[in-house]
Amino acid sequence: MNDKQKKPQKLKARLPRGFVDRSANDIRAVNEMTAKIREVYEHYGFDPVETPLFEYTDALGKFLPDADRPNEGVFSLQDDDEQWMSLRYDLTAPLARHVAENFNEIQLPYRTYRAGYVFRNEKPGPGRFRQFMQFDADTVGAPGVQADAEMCMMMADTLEALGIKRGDYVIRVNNRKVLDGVLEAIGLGGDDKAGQRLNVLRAIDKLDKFGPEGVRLLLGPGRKDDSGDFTKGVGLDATNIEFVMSVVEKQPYVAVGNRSAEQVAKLNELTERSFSAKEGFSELDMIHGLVTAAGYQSDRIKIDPSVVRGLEYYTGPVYEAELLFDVTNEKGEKVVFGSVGGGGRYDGLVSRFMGQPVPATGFSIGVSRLMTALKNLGKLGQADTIEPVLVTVMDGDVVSMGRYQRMTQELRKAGIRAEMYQGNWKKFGNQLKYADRRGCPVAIIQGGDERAEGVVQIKDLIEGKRLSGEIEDNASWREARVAQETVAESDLVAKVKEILAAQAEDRKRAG
RNA sequence: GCGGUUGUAGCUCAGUUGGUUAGAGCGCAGGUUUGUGGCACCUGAGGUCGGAGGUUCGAGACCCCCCAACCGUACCA
Repeated sequence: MNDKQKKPQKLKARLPRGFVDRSANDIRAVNEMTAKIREVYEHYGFDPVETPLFEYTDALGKFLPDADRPNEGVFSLQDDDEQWMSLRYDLTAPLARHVAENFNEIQLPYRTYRAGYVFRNEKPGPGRFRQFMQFDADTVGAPGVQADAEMCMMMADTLEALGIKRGDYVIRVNNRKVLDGVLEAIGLGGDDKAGQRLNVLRAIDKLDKFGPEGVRLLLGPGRKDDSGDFTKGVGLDATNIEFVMSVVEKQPYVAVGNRSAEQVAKLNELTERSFSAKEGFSELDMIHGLVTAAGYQSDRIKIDPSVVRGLEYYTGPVYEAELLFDVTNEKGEKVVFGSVGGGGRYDGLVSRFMGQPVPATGFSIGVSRLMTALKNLGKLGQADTIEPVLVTVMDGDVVSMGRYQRMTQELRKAGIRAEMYQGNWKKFGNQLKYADRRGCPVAIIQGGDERAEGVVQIKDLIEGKRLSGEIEDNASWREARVAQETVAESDLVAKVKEILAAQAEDRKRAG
């Protein structure tokens, strides 16, 4: 007993909270996806750029080291010269830094894309991790809404390139100036009301989650959730709540010229109360005109005044890619999949580093989330990877192993995934067990007997597995040498190809 | 941050009113079998019972505090 206690404490193998290991299948799926996204971006005339995972904390924007340490929310550490560095939490702030730092070398408008991991030091949840991949595209130095319109079209094209059908997604577009105008119109305009403004926007953002009634509660007295926790409301009066809701509640956007007298009057009421709203709506009208002219109707790109994104830094148009099909969650409930990416205009971000204004617009795709969605649609993982053919080892001397190695290379040269067994060759049973569990389609066997005759045994492991159910006792199973045939060494590659082709045919028929 | 639920082997879990040396299934390793996957049988490794304190002759169980995970909520560039 004492001996047991004296054993050294074993290290517990554990993944840090909110992080994941990625499996072979996931990695292959992501590669497949990002290749398709990249193709669309390149096609639109965007070039790749890469920035490091770390930035000086002050370059990341709002998370300044106000006291001794930077805001939680970012992973930060101090360099040996005491400067604070942080892991990037998005790809936009690092791009702004890159552009500002290389301003003289970069030809504006700068059209660029990049993919990479970003990190957020916050509580992880289902489908929310502390490290995840984003795939961004941005145009820097383009002030006009035509750049925003192009972003929306490119997002739509990207989703379709990934196999998401038209009608299964929509790009919703709004303008920060519209909501700013609404806030101004209900008397939340001044600098001193910034906190309240933020809370109104947060409430609007909950429209999808809690519905119009939930949002009304949040705008007014507050809302109690299922766990009994109470969220304090903004405390607007009934008139103002209805005014906000009238703009924000789901309603079809009507293009200029097609609006009814009533709709025009309503719009005028808002735009007269706020110049910002007027400007915002006029920009939305322009975006709508541009994308419509390019052939993108409201089944793909839709103006929607309830979109709220990036409360802190977006300055003009904002857009969001939403998937519309239902998925069944782990509780068996049908839910709409929701947002897989978004972006907007951030005219202030680069100019933080410079003496001059540098307008920019761009968007970001949440790669992992989108991958989950594509799996749901069955759009991923169809190109199943075939596991390698296993060349087994019967004799461990150098000459024999050289022969096995040569056979393996012959298969590889013929374009077949192949490997020679690298474990303990003396346990032959384990070699086939290994091949079986690994999912190898074929095993190659050559012992002394075969060698003497210049032949090899080729075993179809898939067919063998099927037949194994019919055999009861181990002795006859071993004796039978199921689904195995002997061919001349020179026919090795041809025979393996033949078996693989037959297996592929079976898979096709089955599924 | 707030609220709730749960912590026993690698995984899923059992463990009686508080009573001897904490169990099962799966998985893993070895063997039956140094030339054949599956099935079967045999053997074995693997535990700070989430942590610390307390009550008790005696705690995996009861009490207190802490920690972690999960769910909801808040925040989310």
